[in-house]
Amino acid sequence: MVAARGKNRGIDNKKKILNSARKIFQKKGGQQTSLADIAKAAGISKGTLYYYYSTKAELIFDITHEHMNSMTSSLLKLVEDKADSMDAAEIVFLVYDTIIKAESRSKLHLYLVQEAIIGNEDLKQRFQQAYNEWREMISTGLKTILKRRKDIDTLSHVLLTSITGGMIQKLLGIQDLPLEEMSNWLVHKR
Amino acid sequence: MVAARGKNRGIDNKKKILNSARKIFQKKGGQQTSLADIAKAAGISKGTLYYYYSTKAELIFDITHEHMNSMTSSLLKLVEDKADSMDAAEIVFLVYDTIIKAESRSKLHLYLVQEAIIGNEDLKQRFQQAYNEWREMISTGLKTILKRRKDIDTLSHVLLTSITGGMIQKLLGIQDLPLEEMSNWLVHKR
Amino acid sequence: MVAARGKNRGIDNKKKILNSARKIFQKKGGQQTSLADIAKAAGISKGTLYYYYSTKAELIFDITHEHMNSMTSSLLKLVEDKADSMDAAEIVFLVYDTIIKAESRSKLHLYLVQEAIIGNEDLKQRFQQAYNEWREMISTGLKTILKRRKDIDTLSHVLLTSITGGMIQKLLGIQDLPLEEMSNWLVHKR
Amino acid sequence: MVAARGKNRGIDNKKKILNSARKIFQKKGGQQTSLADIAKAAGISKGTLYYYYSTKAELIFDITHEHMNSMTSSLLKLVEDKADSMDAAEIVFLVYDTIIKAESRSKLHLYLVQEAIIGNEDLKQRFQQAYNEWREMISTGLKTILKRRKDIDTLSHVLLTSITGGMIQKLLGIQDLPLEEMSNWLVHKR
DNA sequence: GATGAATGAGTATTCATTCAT
DNA sequence: TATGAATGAATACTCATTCAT
Repeated sequence: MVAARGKNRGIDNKKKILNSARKIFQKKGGQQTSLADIAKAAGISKGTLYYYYSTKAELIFDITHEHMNSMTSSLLKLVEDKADSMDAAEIVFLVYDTIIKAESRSKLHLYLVQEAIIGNEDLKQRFQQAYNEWREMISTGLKTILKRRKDIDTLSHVLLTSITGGMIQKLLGIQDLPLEEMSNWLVHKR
Repeated sequence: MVAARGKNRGIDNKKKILNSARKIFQKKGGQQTSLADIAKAAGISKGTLYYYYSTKAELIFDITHEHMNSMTSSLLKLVEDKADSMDAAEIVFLVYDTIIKAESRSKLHLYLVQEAIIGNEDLKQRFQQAYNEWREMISTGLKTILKRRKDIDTLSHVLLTSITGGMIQKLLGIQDLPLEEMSNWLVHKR
Repeated sequence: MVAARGKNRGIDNKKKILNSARKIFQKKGGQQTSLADIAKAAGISKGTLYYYYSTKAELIFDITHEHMNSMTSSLLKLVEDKADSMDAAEIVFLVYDTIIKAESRSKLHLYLVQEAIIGNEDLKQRFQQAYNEWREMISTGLKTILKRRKDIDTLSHVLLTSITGGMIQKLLGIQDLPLEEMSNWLVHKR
Repeated sequence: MVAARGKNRGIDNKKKILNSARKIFQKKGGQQTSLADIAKAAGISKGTLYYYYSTKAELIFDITHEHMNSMTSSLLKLVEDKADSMDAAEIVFLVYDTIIKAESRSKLHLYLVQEAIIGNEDLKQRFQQAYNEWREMISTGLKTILKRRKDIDTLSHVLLTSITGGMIQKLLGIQDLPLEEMSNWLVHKR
């Protein structure tokens, strides 16, 4: 039962905790997840968990941070990597598809949103910031590809809200979202 | 203190429970709400609550049902009442605005979504059905107003996902959604 | 394991809780006493304890109330019953002796004092009120017996502080307090 | 960041620990104070604290020792320094006042008393010894000033219990103790 | 000497659910 | 129908103590 003790044990454990917590949150959604579950999954004691995160809120905050960064870099990669080689509609589709299809990530996202709304003001601000960032990234990306400029800000708002909503519809098991057509429709003038 | 006796005593109590539960869920969001809170707010005992709802899940299902119907009729009213007198963009804006601005309703909606996703299969199906209904209503409504037909199904998908996502962004305190411009853009594409 | 359910079960349980809690506080002193201990001693579940006292502070407050009343009536009885038949010095001795000798009560008293000081403002006020009451009772009692009046208020202050301090010294196992001589000295000043 | 090396490094640390512990105990009262708090306040690690005090009880014992000595020397100073220049009543008042007014010290005192009573037999003996010392110092002091001899032992008992009790009443926020009158009353024959 | 990572037994509190009356 | 007393499993959090380095 005695875990190995040693120098960079600590760093390992913090990673372990975050990894385990993320996985469980993604599977079970958060409210159903107790700190004991996380500790067990990470193979450490409750006390050790507390050593690194003295509050559930702190852990959630770090998870959120990680999740935001992951979302942002996914998005960035998508926009940057494909900007030259693909049609705008294809990229929009890819964005939709990538984000919406990652079901476990969506579950985590939704749980964190819930936490933020219910009372965690720090989290709320983190979300506000992230959503703004994402929208600007989308805006910038689209401006690179599409010639027209005027309506792109509005389009980016529509796109981001639609992605968020699509995520939820997907989680609810609504299968028949015509993402390809939607992408096409959004990008091309009628 | 002696309760009124009679045939519809039970119906009254069921209404009381639903009304109180809805109000509390809207305020506090569900996770924070205990059955004791609901019973107290309804002015009945916990035992009586259990007489009518032998499980928390049952109560949530009825709340969901009610909520869905209320959303549907709001939407229907909006589309039907204004279809003649207003511009399509104005109506779309009104739809956005009405749904997104009702913050307490959104909170309830999000909570029920969470419940559905986490494990309540019945709820999930109810949501799937409701979302389809809503999308068709939107589609039908738009077809009445807009001459063109071809892209309206796609537009309705974009609109419904965007509304859902907008709801969440609003709950997160993201203030500056340009709903008017978005409405215009969706309908006129410029 | 299933406890009998029935009408005045509740009243019984509240008494049980208070009795058990008092006994354990008197023995172990409070800080060492968990709600689980009390529940076990009372023969009820932790949940039931919570049903009656939703917070440890509430339970402590009721215990305090009870303790204060008991102290007050002990004191009152002492003063009233003996005022005619005994010498003033004898009564003072009896007061000293009665209060100081009740070791378990003293232990409880000290624990409640600690609680009050550490942060329970309600308790603090209850103590302030009780001490004032006690001092006035002492004052009134002494005025009945002793002819002189002028210095009795001061004497009552000295007596009450001395009783309180004596209680502590007794708890600390300081055995040789000459209560009889002290009583004599206080009353006759020689 | 490199700690100074040398013979009295350890002594320094022990002092640091005691100083910090005393301060925190005085402020927060002990029960609320964890060893982690003390270590942090002392600027050392928990491990180091354990190097010097392998048990919380040991630390408390040293704190008690220190506190007792400090009380004793305060008292001694008071009695010795003022014995010539002041009236007996004035000195008694000064003793009352000095001890009772030092609220933070009183808090520590009460906490240590509690610890002693609850189960720490060593502490209990230390207190017994200290109280005896204090009483004798008071006795000796009073004999120097007051001519009469016979009743001074009794008076010293009354005075010491009264001081102890006054300390508690002060901690409880009972404000109106007439210390001056009490001092006068104790010293002067009526 | 000094560190801080790791532990596990505890602590108050919450709450959905049961059931005798 | 209606009640509210009773339950027990769960939950986040605390902390004195150990020990490899």
